[in-house]
Amino acid sequence: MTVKTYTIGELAQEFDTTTRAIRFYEDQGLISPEREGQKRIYNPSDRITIKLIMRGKRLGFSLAESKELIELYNSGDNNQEQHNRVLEQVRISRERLLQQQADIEMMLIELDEHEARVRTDMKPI
Amino acid sequence: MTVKTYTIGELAQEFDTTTRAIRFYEDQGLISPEREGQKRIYNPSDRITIKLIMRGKRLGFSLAESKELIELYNSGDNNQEQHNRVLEQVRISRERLLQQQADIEMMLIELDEHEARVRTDMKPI
DNA sequence: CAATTGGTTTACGTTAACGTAAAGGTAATG
DNA sequence: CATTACCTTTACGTTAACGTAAACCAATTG
Repeated sequence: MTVKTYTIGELAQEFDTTTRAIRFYEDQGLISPEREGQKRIYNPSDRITIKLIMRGKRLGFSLAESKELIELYNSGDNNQEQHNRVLEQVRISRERLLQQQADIEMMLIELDEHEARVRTDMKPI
Repeated sequence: MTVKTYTIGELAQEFDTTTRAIRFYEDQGLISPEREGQKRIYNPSDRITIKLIMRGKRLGFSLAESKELIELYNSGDNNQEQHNRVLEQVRISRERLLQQQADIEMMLIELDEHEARVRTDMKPI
């Protein structure tokens, strides 16, 4: 079976972004789609990368950070040195995410509290 | 008991930021410390605000977004219209945070998987 | 008393992540 | 064949969130 492909417009629409942004990600070396003449042709792997970029953005990751993570997953790291660098990267990323989890839980609680305050104030005297 | 106060340097150190950043937040209307002569004097409430700003930053909130949330909490909103606007804001914020929670859980799982791959010396998919 | 430490204002500089505009190519469609 | 719908490249513009430098004041300290 021949792999599914996508145009830049399709992907922009799917991920609610712009073609300009997607070209920019290519410029920054995060994706490198094939060409069919002049036109860019994206494969499922490119699509996943864009998906990861978008998820990263939702969590406040910079493009550079997302790039590092993506390269992390794609690297067939060989020697011990690379090995340790990857594990360290994983550790750092995990710590950040755990901190974010804690932050979110706090904010959700505060939102609940504030909503309750507003709702009870709403009640007629 | 007289309230505790802080200098700009103390707060910068506590939150691992710079005095420049803190003055910038003032410039943007997020805090408005007292003065003692020329010098800025921050009270516990100012400190909390900075804490909220930092938490927001960790979650990828822009300063403008953090400002909105902070004003949300500080507003003794009165009429029905304000009420509804606040509740809508709460709803939107909550949705965003829940999305972030989901994103984080995915990423944590992927990190676990990748770490396992690296540790067992398996090749990437 | 000179130097250090910590504060101040003003103002231009910098980076990330695109936006936007110009100028054009190609394929389908009425 | 002219319009429409996508695609392309090049290149300057924009916003957020500070960084950095200059030039200065005030208190403390060796």
